[in-house]
Amino acid sequence: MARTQADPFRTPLRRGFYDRDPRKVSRELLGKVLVRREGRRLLAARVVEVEAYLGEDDPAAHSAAGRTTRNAVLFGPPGYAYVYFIYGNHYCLNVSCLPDGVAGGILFRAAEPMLGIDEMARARNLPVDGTRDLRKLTSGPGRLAEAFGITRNRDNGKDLASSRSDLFLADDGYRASRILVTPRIGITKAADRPLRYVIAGNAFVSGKKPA
DNA sequence: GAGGAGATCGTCT
DNA sequence: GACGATCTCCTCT
Repeated sequence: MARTQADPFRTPLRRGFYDRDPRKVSRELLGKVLVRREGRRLLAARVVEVEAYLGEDDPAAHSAAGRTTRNAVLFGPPGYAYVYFIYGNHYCLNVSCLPDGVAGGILFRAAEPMLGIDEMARARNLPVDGTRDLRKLTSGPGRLAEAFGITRNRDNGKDLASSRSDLFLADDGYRASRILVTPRIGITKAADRPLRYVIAGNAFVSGKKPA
């Protein structure tokens, strides 16, 4: 069936998309578009790197020690934003997965800027001109959150599956050609589990560029 | 270009 | 009171 893509940045992925195992959702999130829409302003970036966090049996997950006020969103219904503050400096964006009562989520680690690049640069306190390195905008979870103006106060608990939300994921028809699965980054517990998903060869994946 | 350490604060023990 | 799902800057090569 032919579907019009007149405004692919307007329709959020539905809640059922997130109501599955985070490993499966992670694979399918690659290539989707993270959208921030506030009035006439539009920010959009293609997701190129995520990590799955499984729940109470995943020692690296915030939900490992059980439900607290901080991580409550991870235990709630699927499709909600879990934003946490880390290292005294940075926010990180996650989306909850699995049904209400079951913990699980996905960390957004990197994206490829598409729309609103000047605004992202301003949010990151980087120079707004033609010579900047776009990788510095959104390659890394802290950078991505800053570029999109994501904070705990503003976005934690936000419904990413609502058409009234100013923050959501959208599908513009893009499909990742090849997906790479690697161990997660920056953790010490369960550091060997292959739960990091990246679009192979994409320049905006965080960390060092592969040879 | 690579490697190391500091910044900085909310959350949990 | 310790630590963390990070980033940036500084030093050394």
